[in-house]
Amino acid sequence: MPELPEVETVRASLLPHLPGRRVDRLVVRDPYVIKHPGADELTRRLRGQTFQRLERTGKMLLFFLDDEVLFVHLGMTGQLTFRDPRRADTEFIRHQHTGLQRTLQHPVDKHTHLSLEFPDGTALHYRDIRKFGRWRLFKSGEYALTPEFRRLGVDPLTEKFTLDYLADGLKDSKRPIKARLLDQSFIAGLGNIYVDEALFRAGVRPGRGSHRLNRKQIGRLYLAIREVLLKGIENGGTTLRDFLDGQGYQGSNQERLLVYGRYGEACPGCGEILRRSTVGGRTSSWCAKCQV
DNA sequence: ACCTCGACCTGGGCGC
DNA sequence: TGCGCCCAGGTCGAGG
Repeated sequence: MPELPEVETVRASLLPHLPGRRVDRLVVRDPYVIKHPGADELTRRLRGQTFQRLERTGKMLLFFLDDEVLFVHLGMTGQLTFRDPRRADTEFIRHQHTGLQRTLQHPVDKHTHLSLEFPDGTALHYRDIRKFGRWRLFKSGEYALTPEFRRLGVDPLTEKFTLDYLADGLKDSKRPIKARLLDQSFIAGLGNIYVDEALFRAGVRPGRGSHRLNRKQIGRLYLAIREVLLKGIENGGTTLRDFLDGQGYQGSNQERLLVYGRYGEACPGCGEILRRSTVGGRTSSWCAKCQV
């Protein structure tokens, strides 16, 4: 599910609810996604902690509490939803970009593995069908030294992501450009959807060697990466199946995808049938005429 | 350093 | 209704 735009949408939608809230207790129904420390220690260390800042680097959410930092990676189907029992589940909300929507937040079900409960009866639920997500808790003074943190590459929506950074990171690699862009230690946040979209807009095939892009292509790719990510955020993320934001609303970016998942259909640029191939181990959709 | 493959999970869609 | 197969937003480790 979640690539940078989806994770950012979750972060932004939790922002009005979490900061200032104190954790009453953590309910662990299935400890599978808790990778560090163990479930018991996590429960003990979270109790009484108050949420401060909510940050994000790439696909990683970083929740800063008093003395602890909670890392949450949503994997493929992770959902973090804030639930207020006083709010009706049938409520409609008009989203600025995604339009009128009914909340889709789930009651606790068999996939709701963790719940952070707050004193006023509200809760932050973690639901994850495939359980590829991960929760990790580190002390505030230690998180920056962990491999999980240090492995994160440059977030493409920060000022660190410059044209030179992209160009330098591509020139020495002979890997397919798509594989390089999916490397989270280089650029943190791109996944299968947004890479296919960015490469299409840049006019570059996913299988092209990274070092073989010329300056003009790199320039287009740089702009395309930022554009597709910003558009994704503006549209509230891409909901193909499971994605929901922190309040249980779907995104609408799936309606604006140009090539992702559209192999076999006509290219929106030239009408050619979009190809399908596997690059970097991932199914890719691209146009043999528009992308060189 | 690279690549490909399978593993980790559950469920949806499709053909029969 | 059921079964078998393929597919899925993401990593991660083994083996070549």
